[in-house]
Amino acid sequence: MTDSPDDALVDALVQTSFVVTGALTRIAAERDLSLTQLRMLGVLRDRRPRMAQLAALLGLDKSTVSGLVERAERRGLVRRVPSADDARAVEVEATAEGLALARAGAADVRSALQPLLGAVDAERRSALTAELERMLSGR
Amino acid sequence: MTDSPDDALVDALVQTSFVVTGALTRIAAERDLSLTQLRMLGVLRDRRPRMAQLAALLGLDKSTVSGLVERAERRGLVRRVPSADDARAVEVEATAEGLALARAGAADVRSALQPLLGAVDAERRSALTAELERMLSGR
DNA sequence: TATTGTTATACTCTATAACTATA
DNA sequence: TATAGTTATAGAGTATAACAATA
Repeated sequence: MTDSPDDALVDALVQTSFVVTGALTRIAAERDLSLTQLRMLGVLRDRRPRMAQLAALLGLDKSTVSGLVERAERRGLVRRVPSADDARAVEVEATAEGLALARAGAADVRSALQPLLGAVDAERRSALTAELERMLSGR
Repeated sequence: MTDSPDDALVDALVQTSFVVTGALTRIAAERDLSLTQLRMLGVLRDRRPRMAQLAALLGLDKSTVSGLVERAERRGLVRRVPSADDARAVEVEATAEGLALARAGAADVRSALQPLLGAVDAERRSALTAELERMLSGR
């Protein structure tokens, strides 16, 4: 329960998450977005989900997503499109401006994390990537 | 700007952060805490900072931390202690209950992330840990 | 004057419960 | 009846600006 080598890995994962999340939050704020709004735009880069699907993708309640979409729509970043298949359903898509913001944000993230990557030897980065991807796939 | 191997590492870091943050948020919620409150208790496990120091440690504005401490104090998790050195300053310390919650939360985090760790071969975990730690130190 | 912390204000994020419309 | 989405409500988290007390 106390000090196994695994605990060091857990600590490293948690600290890494705080650092990355902090960078993401700062980047979003620089473009007047919350982290949640930036995540939503990221999701909408290559999808046009219904409200319920978007909620599931973001891990949020549908009522929360109603508000999120409402505020983003008011800013012209997303658009609600009535579903052709189901008169109850609404699809959400990014506008051109929303897409541009999503792409700019993604570029910002890459440059913001570059210094961290720099600390790892180039030859080891691919191994690190593979290990993280293996971790993510096994859940 | 587009598809270097580094981008794959950035993506893996971001996805890892979302997964870890999601687990942390769920664990905190199970004990009726926000992620921020859990982080604060984590900080207070081995420190008794002033308000301004606590704000810096959490990366938040001092006014935000006033509210955070206020709500935690109302629940009996932390305590405000006037500084002996400076009559303007206030030190924040966890109560026994707050400490217990912090320890329980840390244990929950370890077990919640265990399945992720399991996806990485035991021999490689130490290398992964070392690389993440190197990344964190170089910022 | 500068620093420490609090308060007033305003907004976003979040979930729960109740609701409307459609299936 | 069940599902998709919205709305009302309530509370937490967050920053900015203005403030009081102390240094």
